[in-house]
Amino acid sequence: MDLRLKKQSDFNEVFRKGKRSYSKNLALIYIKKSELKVGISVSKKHGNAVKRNKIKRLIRAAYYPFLEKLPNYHIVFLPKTGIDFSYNDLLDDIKYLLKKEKLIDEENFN
RNA sequence: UAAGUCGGUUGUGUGACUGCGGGGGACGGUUAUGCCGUUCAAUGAGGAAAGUCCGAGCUCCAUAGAGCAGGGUGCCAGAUAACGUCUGGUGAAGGUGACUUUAAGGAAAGUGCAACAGAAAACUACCGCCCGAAAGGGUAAGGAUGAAAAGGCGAGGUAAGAGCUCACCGCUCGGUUGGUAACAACUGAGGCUGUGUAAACCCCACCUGGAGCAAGAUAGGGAUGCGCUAGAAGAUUGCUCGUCAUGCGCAAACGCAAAACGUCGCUAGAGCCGAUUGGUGACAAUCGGCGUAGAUAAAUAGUCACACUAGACAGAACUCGGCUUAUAGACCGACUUACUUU
RNA sequence: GCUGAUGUGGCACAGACGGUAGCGCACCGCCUUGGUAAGGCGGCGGUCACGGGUUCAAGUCCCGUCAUCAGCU
Repeated sequence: MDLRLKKQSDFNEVFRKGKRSYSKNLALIYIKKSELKVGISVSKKHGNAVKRNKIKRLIRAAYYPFLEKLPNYHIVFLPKTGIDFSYNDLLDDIKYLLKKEKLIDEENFN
């Protein structure tokens, strides 16, 4: 099952209609749909291709443990610019955001 | 030992666990050479993958031809599939030297431009010098300007001067020798005249159809309507000619289909590594070995441990050959100059 | 990925053929007004995106780099 959000039109819909939530390093945008799909959008302002790829990999690795517990939403992660990212910071941010928006039940954590 | 020149290699590594991409094996499910699931062991970014500046392959443009225009290259010889690349040489410039740099054809085919200053920027003559009573004539040594001023310097010569004459240097034309050639050396003649700019137009020689994998293929039938009809139409940079009649182009009910962000193209290629031989070298030939990413919102990550020099620049997107640009360091080889010692 | 175009004062733009970089708005000072705006006069402000080359001389010609903006599925 492919859980990646791919299509330009889907991204546009999420950006236009989605609910936004912010943490220190990340923005989370989501919209309720019939299936679960997760995408990442990294701006060109983050630097060259190597740096952008690195950020995408870190985010992907960080949300992966929660993937099976998420309900049916289209979700886009949007990292902020001007920050040095690390895996642990992103993990904390994602936990905080998912809890804050009640996308995951308390008892399902850990 | 110090300072320097040139060339080459490398571009964090190791282990454990959890993951990702594409392919393969085994097993299972299913009507299926397909699809799905489980599992196993292998495999998975660069020297520049970058910029897209050249050159090729490949694909399409009904034909792919000719001429002009346009564009490119520009010392000579070679290498190469090809090139604007590379190698070896020649000339010029720089450096004590190792060595480096070099878009380096033609200005006597023609045209243009050379601001300001200066008499004059190319058929020169203001001041000056000389002859002369003057009118006028002969001159270009000296002067000032400028980036550039009419071969340079010395001697003779003269009314004053001047290649007017002579020596040396430079230039032009010719000869001999060496070299495949660019060219070099030697030598003879001419007396000297035409400054610079061709990365200004241009001339000469050679090369050149256009677009690009977002190319293109996967399917091509079609009642009927409209347009075009040989100075028309065609996705083909422009113009002319040639070529295209089982006419062409556009729209299109209907019909076909698993379907168009899919599938193929998509990775074995002028391939890489090693040795030998030929060549100054680029490179070529022969022999042996290797099987080495193929994604499509796009795969290399996370955690822990250890090592050291504490990790720079940076991510394949059809594929090669170059060029250019970015780059922390580490290592190897050849050579030069200076000093010291033998 | 491929193909093009553009970079000139703070902002929008000129600058065919190489020869002292200009215009408008903005800004500053003065005049005008009781004061402001408008108007008038004067002035400031540029490594012509960056680095090389050709030329006596480059914003202009040639080569490379960087940035920005378009188009092609």
